[in-house]
Amino acid sequence: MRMHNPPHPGEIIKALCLEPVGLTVTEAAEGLGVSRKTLSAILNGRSGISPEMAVRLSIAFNTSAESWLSQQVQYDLWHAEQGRKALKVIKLAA
Amino acid sequence: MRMHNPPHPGEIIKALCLEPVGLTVTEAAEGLGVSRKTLSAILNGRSGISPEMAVRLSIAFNTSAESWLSQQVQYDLWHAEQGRKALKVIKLAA
DNA sequence: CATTAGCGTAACCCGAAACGTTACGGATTA
DNA sequence: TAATCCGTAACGTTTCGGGTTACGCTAATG
Repeated sequence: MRMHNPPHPGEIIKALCLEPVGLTVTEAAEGLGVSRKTLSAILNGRSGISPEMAVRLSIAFNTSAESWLSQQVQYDLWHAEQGRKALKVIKLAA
Repeated sequence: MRMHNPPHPGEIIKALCLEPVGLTVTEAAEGLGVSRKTLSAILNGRSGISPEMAVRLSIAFNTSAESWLSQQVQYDLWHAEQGRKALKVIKLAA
């Protein structure tokens, strides 16, 4: 289990995609083809990156959709691991 | 973009976890702590692997939760890429 | 042959999450 | 002051994971 709470991908988007280019949340949302609210929720960690959003990011910023989704997986998984002990699961294999 | 439709992770679960040990769907579902329907849906590609389910799999089969979720990401992403051209996205960076 | 176990899945309910629109208040800037 | 930009609350829609119940099919077994 990873030790530290990984940052939500929204922070990375803000730091790596918006700020360097001086993009406004409103401008970026329009470019991505989503509402300002949707992008704002992601940037502030209140929504995750959906597969479709990952593709949008890959087009707009010429990046890898997989890398965005992978970061989201790390984030989701870390939180799921926090509840590991609460799950009633029986070991079925060595 | 990946060329071929990646298999849904359920096929891998069936082939790598259930069949080698001779586990029935019912037994595996009980061990995982989910309903038979839920596991059946995953095995037959009608549901994805949620973060929580990935943790359950990692406990029951002593595997990596991350690997299960990564496979799910590959699968989801491939399907999301299929609709890439339908997205109205403007390039915001080189 | 009749019974049982295992399986897929349809019908129905619930809750969570992504996304949209509208609208408000606060902060910053022209 | 007026115009932007932003976060976010409130509302609705859609999708999806998950549970329960129940049905029909198939294969194995008494």
